[in-house]
Amino acid sequence: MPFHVLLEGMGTGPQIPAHLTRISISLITTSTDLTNKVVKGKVVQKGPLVSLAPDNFILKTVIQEEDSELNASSQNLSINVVLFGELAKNFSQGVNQEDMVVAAGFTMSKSPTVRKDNLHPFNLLLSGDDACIYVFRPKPPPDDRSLLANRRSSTLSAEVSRKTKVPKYTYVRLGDLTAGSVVNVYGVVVFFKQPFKSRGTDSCSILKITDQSNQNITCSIFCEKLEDHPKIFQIGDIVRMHRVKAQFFKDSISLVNTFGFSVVTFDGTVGGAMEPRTSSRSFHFNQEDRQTVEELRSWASSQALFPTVSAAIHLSAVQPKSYFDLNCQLLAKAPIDSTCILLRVWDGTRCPHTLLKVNVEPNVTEGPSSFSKEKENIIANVFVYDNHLDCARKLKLGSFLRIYNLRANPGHSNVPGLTSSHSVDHLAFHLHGGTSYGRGIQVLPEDSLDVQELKRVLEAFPHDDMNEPFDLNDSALLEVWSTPPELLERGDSPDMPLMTLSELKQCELSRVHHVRAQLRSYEPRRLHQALKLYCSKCTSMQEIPDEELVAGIFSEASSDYEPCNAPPWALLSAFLTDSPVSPDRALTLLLPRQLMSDVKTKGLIFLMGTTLEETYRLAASYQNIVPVRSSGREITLLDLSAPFLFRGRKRHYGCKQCSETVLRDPSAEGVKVIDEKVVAEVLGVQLLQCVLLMKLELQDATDTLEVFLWTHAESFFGVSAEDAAANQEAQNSIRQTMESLCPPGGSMDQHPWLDLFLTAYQTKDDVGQNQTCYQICQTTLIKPPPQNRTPTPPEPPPPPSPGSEITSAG
DNA sequence: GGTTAGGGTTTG
Repeated sequence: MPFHVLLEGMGTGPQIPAHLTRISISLITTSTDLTNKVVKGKVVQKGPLVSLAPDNFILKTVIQEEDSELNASSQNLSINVVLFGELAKNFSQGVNQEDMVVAAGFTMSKSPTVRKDNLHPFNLLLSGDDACIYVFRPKPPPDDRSLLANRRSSTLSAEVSRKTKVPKYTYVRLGDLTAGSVVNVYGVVVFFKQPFKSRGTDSCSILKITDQSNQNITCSIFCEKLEDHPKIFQIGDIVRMHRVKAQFFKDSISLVNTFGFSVVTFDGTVGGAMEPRTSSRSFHFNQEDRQTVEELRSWASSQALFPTVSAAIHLSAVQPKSYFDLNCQLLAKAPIDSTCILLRVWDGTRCPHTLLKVNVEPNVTEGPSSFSKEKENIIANVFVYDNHLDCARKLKLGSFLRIYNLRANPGHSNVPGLTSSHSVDHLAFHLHGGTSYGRGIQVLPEDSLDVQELKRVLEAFPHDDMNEPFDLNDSALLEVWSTPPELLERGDSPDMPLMTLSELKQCELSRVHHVRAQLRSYEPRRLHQALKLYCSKCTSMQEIPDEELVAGIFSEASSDYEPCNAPPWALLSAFLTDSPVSPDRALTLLLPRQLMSDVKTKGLIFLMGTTLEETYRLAASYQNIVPVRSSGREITLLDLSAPFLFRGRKRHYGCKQCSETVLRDPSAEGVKVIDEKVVAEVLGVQLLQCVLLMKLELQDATDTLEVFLWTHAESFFGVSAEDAAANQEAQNSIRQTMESLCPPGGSMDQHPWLDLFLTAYQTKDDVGQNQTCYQICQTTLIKPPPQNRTPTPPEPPPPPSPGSEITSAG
């Protein structure tokens, strides 16, 4: 196991092996011997778990060394740690910000982000069997074993807890309940019902719990608000309830909540994360509680209390006539009649039985009224009846659900809304009325394991029109990129009529259309991934080369030095560096004679023998730097994966395919101003243009639509791609724009409505099939939308108003 | 300061 939790001050449990010795993070250099070394630090930043492929993850975190006696200096105490695979997953689940961790079995790499984040110049990499993380859990303070825990962080300082009056809770075993007493209990859930409306004022949850005393106790929980009910997702979950009253009913003891009731739920998996599920703003949770949960987990796992196979299955395993639970994503919904609503869901797997097709009027469907043929084949139609309608109506499109006790019904049944006859083995799914067998629907939290698994499977499905914004499909973008730009003509007039997204999809191509829509999601979420290099000659698009790759080209070129001759038009000036890394390296300046007079402000130098880092630093002092290398006594440009020109903070790249480089005098032929175009032309470089490329998902009342933002991206944002590549302010401006159009974590109500012009055009996919693509054009952000505005969606869309926040530049 | 429900498949 590469992941251990250590309890501070506890003599039992996993320990850090004695042969490992700790070194200070500040002492890590390339020459450090890492054998049997560990580092220790506090988690000061914890990145998200990123899925690279099914069962392959990556996670980045920053740890900071705190104890000063070990630090050789106060420099470089914070370091990026990159975790891979299972370890990344365990870390994501088991470690919180502020936790103290020890890392062992790591390797090092140069940090490509050192200039940006100012952290340690190296990264620690943790992958493979040798990699290991130990997490320290603080021991409770001796004078008060109770800690006040906040929802997100598991501990608070002892000082705070001393100031706060903390009640001490005692818990009664389920075998020791006496009628009439108000108690606190722990239990493992062996049965539960979703909250349903009672005849009184509240909703009612029914659960049955058990513990080591082997009593099964039925609990009735009445709460007005749904969020105050126990958040139970599956049998085996562990609940802790405060202030429940024991009473006799039908010869046995049962529990009912009483005044001051609160409940916290934990996952029941042995070794699972201790993430509490509760609506309480603060609750008490100490070491004893942790231990109680662990004990219940391990006791339950030894008891065969419930079926070993979960009731939740994938669509691919559904048997006709069976009842099952389904984890799925909601794609669309439509009311059928006063007792029934249709939910269209998928889990990314294909049911072996043909699924029933349902025809519903497009204008009553919420979400897309149809999907690609391939996607339609794996979408399940779920009919939801009676008491579940309330819940179904509130569900948001795109949310992840668990539907309990779904029935797979073969055949036709006289379902309203069906327009044609269906053969008997077509499966439809019914969530029948009533609450028997826990029937109901629950929205799964985004961070749950079930949702993580669903997302992995759904990401693997070929990208269609409604995937979540995780699956940046670069090859799809590339295809579009290769579309000749002349297909994208300008529109005729800015006051053309508005149309809905679903009308747009029926329209002829190569015209400009005017729509009003909200931005539902966009890709890529990281701005640097939206920056690409475009060759106007061969119309290819490429990624901006990786920092480490470029550094490698520089270091290879400088280590490969051989004496060479200066061309007649230049002066060669070589000297030895005093760099501590490689003190005897020759650093060579090649100065074009005609540009020497004012080389710093308007001139150009050729530079040989520098590292990438040194080139950056020199670029601050020289207007134009062209890195060169020696090659068989000749001087040549570097490989074109590296920038061929540094101009201040900007770097310029050339197209490998279209360039025929040659070293020539840039000052020839009376050139007055030296810029990247002049230099590229003289050196035979086909200049690559820095561009922005994003994929946006628009939504209106009728449909959703994916559109690209590229040739008009710069005018849309009012920021040049080149600036976005070179300076932080430009990047911030784009980020703020996107966040105002698509507020992170906000509901769709908070997304402003946008007036946009779109062009439609065709391109070919992998197999030569025509596909229609859309692109935003002629649209400019005219003022930054204020935060937290909640415009009402127009339905049908009204004509464009001068007050709209985004409008056409016309 | 406390009614509601008190598990055990719709009938589409």
